[in-house]
Amino acid sequence: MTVALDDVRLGRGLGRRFYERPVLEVARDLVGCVVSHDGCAGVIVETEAYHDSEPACHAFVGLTPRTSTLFGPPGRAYVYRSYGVHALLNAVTEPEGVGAAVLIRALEPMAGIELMRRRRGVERVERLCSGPGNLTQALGIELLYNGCDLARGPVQITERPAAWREVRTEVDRRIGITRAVELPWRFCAAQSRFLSRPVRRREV
DNA sequence: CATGGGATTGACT
DNA sequence: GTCAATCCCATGC
Repeated sequence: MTVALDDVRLGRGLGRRFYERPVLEVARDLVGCVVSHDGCAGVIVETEAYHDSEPACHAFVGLTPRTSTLFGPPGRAYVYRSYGVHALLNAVTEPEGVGAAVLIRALEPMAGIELMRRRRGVERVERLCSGPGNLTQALGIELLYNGCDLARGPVQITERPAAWREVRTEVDRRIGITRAVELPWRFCAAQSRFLSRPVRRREV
């Protein structure tokens, strides 16, 4: 028997002030915060930053129907389908008019682990949310949440629990992209066993 | 309106 | 290590 979401005390939802900052700061500060949805929750252990000034970001092409969420108000979810298969969850950052977001890439499962196992068809806790497509499947996050307010839900991001307040982060290059590959815009909780891939070259 | 390319994953060699 | 699955959407004719 594992912890149910109802038995977990979630902290305050992160508000517009938190997200309306440079995307690199938000990406770093989101490590240790909690994502929860529909009976499940996990601590963010891996993020990546994307900004309209660099070509790996969807917003690089400018304002289109697809990118309108990215250019919209900070603190909303940007959810899109990847490779026709997976829904990927991002948190929109920076002031309105700037296209930037933080991709949530991995969680350390915290509550609703049995439900995650059923949704994923995987046993090992370390593999339930280790990857951007895996974690949305584990939490039941779908495309229709694109544009939703992450402080209100249905997908919620809340402040760091006490045990994560001093988490140390490591920086690395982003994964799975073909352009702007050199930017060290991936942030990982140091020593975490729940990452999508190990930290390769720690950049300072 | 046709085309092509993914911010991925898991199964397989 | 390779590779297919499969859908959204930007682009170009």
